[in-house]
Amino acid sequence: MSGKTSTSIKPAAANKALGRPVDTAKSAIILGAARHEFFNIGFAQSSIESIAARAGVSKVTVYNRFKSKEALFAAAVGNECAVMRKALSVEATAGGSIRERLVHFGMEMVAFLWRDEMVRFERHLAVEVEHNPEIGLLFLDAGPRRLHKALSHLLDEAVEAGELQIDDTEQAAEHLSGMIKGLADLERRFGANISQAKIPDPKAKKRVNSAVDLFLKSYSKS
Amino acid sequence: MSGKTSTSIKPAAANKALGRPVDTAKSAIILGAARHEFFNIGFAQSSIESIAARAGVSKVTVYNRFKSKEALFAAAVGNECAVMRKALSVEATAGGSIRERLVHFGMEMVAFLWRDEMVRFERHLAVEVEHNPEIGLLFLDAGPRRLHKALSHLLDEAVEAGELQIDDTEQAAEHLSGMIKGLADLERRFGANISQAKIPDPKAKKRVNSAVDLFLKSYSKS
DNA sequence: ACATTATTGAACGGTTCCGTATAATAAAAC
DNA sequence: GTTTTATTATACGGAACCGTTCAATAATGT
Repeated sequence: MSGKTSTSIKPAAANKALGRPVDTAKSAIILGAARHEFFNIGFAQSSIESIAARAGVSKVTVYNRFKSKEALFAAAVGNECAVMRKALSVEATAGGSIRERLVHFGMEMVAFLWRDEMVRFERHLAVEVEHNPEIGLLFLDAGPRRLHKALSHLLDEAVEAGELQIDDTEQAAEHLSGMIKGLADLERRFGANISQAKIPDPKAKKRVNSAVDLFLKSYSKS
Repeated sequence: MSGKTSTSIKPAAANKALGRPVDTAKSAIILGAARHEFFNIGFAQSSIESIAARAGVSKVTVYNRFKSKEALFAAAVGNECAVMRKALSVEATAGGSIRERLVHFGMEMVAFLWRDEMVRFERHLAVEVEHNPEIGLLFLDAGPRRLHKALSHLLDEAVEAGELQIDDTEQAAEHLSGMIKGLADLERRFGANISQAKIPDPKAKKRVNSAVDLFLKSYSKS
């Protein structure tokens, strides 16, 4: 789905470069502006002209790169998911006891999910999933499912190292992440003033710790 | 005009009834139509005229009852929250062992939250919360917070009856409900084909049971 | 110089929709 | 009947915005 046009800045091939070259940087700028508009005020409220203005580009250029408003939205979602994948790739947290590792993982998870942009992204994405199911799967694969796999893997290693005793690590991972999110997830999505909230929220530490406590009470090797 | 016939007949007060009386039934019908439009296709995509047509009412009548489109939306949310409050009022589940009661509660919760209408309601509401925070609190108070209080209360009684041993029942309630929702919550909101999904989903029983298992393993009276 | 492609700015047709206004009609009390 | 209010159908002003078109300009090649 990516570049039908040659994306090379330098005339590497040197054989086919006729006329004014495409400014490849503009696509990324447009996507950035689109992200800002789409995930702050929503798809319907966003206008292509406003996005183009924010990107410092003509509206025609936007339509030149992206087929339609919907295509631009899908591209913006894909881009955001790519960013998410990168951000979630640094989740090693190899040091310390199993308890320390789990708490660390939990706090990282909360810090990542509770950000303004993530909350808004989730909100506006969920609505559009209704008449474009693919973007929902895009998000699931880039975010929640990856996180779940990562935590399951962490638990697998701990089991292998004899630190934990778990039959079904995927189920256990779901237990832990579910407890960590808890009610706070809903409060964040429907509560007032997400911009003013501290990230992570004051109760996050207590919530994560108590979740890990309960988790270890059941899954520690006796 | 409509062949619906007048629904109001009795001049109850009999002292102040000048001119054609207001058809009080229409407000509820309008709200029903508004709910359908708003929570199926979203606020921006809904048009007052379409809502009026669905309700079998003139557009002017809609504006006669509700100040603006936003006011109508807020009223629809309020109405839906009232319905939710009623639906969540029958949560006795007094019989059986503590394990049976918790599983029952969990399955009821899943069945209630996983419905199509609820998922769509949540989606479209979350978006509008961004520039109307009050409706978010309306929902939180009618739904999640009520459910949380109910579960906490259930736990309190179990503790009092000597069935469980819990320091912080509110924290414990958050643990349990969090585990019950688990990943499935995200899968439902961002996954494909919510209309085709079975309610409760096939894995719900297993998820609820394993959550209650883990919960009881830690909180049972030794 | 020239040819070729990218980009811009402005304008246009078409659509949708909010909120209001107006004239006509319906349903009650007197 | 008359009076009074609710409701309808229709139309309108105004705004927003999508996607396209066109002429003019910019940036690269030969």
